[in-house]
Amino acid sequence: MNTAKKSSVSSTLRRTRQRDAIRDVFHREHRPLRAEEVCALAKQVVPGIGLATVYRALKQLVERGELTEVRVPELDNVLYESADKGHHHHFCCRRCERILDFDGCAMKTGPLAPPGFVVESHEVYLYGVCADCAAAL
Amino acid sequence: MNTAKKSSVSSTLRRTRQRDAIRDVFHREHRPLRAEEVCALAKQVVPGIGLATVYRALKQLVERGELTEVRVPELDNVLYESADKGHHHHFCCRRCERILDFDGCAMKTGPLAPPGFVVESHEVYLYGVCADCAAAL
DNA sequence: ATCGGTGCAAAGCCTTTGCAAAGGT
DNA sequence: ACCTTTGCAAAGGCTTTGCACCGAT
Repeated sequence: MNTAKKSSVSSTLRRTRQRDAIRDVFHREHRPLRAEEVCALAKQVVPGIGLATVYRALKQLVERGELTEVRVPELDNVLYESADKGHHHHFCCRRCERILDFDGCAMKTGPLAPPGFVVESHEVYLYGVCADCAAAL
Repeated sequence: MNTAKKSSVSSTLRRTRQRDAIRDVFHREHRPLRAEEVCALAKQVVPGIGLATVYRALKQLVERGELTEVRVPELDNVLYESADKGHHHHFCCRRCERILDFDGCAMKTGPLAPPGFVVESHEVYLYGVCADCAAAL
């Protein structure tokens, strides 16, 4: 889909307050975040930061392999999280709307797709109520 | 998320050429389709049909339980398919960009989420090369 | 002094909505 | 007739892009 337009993944990528602030956000929050959330959190450090800058930074960091996009089917926005986590999947809490990682793979090892299909990767999404919300009921 | 606005799921839902054409599309194509695709296919029967009409019909049919939304993480658009299929998941071919159903559930039955989490439903997406594309290589 | 980065506003893309005309029942 | 449905165009929501100024190296 993305045919790597001008993504000169080699360019220098200068160090700026904005980008530092954005990286820090992910070091503090250990869960997938929406661009808007990243922007709000980054504003605590760099008040003037704009949404466009956040989007640009997120895209670069994804290209660099520092972040990963997380698209939860039931949600409308793309989320971002650190790419330095091992293989894991996502749990979507229908109460608090948060997305949480859960380690370990829930996939069987047996035949998954019909014969003739080549499976390169997979994603699993669980929906329900997270531990916090369940405890609060 | 959708707090059921005015969805009077009880109203009469008149029979129109447009809606018939849209239903027929799903009876012919047995795979998830984008609104644009549905519109193009429906135009073969009702040339003047507009995209807005398709979107409205799709939404109603989903509310009625005739169709289901399919949101593949790697794709940007929502897809729709008949709801009368059993539990299944989706395979996304990275060559032809088509989404194909595959029966059977690839999930383990063991512990999926951390303790305390209540799992209500799940979705699995496989990515790779479909049988047709693999054969053509 | 360069040339990438930033903020703002405008543009894009898909989807939804407003409205008057058309069409079912 | 009554009231839903349609088609068109305009509006929305999120993300990207154009541009002039700012700032890191």
